[in-house]
Amino acid sequence: MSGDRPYHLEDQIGFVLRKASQRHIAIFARHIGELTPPQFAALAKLAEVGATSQNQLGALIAMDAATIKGVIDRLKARGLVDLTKHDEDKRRLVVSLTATGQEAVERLLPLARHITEQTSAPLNEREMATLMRLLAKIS
Amino acid sequence: MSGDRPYHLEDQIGFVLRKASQRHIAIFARHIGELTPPQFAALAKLAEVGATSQNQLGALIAMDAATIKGVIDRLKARGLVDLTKHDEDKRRLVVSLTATGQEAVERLLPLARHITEQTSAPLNEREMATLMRLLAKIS
DNA sequence: CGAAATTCGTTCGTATGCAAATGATATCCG
DNA sequence: CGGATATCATTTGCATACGAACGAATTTCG
Repeated sequence: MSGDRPYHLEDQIGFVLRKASQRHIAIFARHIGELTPPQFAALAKLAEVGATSQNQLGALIAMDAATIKGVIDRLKARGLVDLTKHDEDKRRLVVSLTATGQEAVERLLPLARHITEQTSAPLNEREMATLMRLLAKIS
Repeated sequence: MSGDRPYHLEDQIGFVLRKASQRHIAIFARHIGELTPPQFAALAKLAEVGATSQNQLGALIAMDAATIKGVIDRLKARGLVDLTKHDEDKRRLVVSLTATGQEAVERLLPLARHITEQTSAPLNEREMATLMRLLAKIS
């Protein structure tokens, strides 16, 4: 019946992580309506490292094969990336930015920085650094 | 073309939040295979506050109307919750735990505590308290 | 070499998650 | 009272997310 310690959902790390993510995603959507966070992540990483295979790109932005496929398909449908077959390894699909995709990344990067700023606005610099360090530790 | 400051995805709060959530969800799945985190959240909150309307429950666990509906539908299909029409307000759908649902919450609560512990294992107590406080602040 | 194991991409099924539109009911307020 | 608003639940559409199973290609290793 009840020698129960109380269990408050609000004190569980999983719940708080979910709420923080929700707020961040909402801020992202307000500032960048044309792309989702995963789509932007794919473009930004592609701009950083250059053309790579689909699964490789997924690994770089922490998406499994099934998820990255959907993201890339939608980016391709919008003309932001190109897909070509790998010369040597016939299994691989090489993803690269189109001119439009490159332009989009350059245009959206300042907004992305602003989104990070807005999300961390409730914290001072020291707190933000601490938060990033602790989150990295539990990832 | 490039008076560009570098932009590292890994240093963006949104990306790190997503990665931390991924790890937590994976730990959850390893320990509680029969329910998802949102499903368990609904059951646990229901056990805490007693029967409530569907939307009310959603508000308590930060889910919009469309999302909570799906979660409750699946819990109902598995016999963990009951749905009854509200006496006074004919718009409302009252969600309550079944005996099976109550039993499930009691059985899974210790596992849920363990999941929180496992997720925060890389941190000491002080760090964990700080992390929770900072996450709450940006939520 | 050649069989076994691995990698790459795809597909299917299931489960969030949210915006927007809708119908039914309640509440507010002039 | 009664129309304007608001709330509750539902539905549709789209976009992650991941497990599992699959075929094709590549690598490993006996």
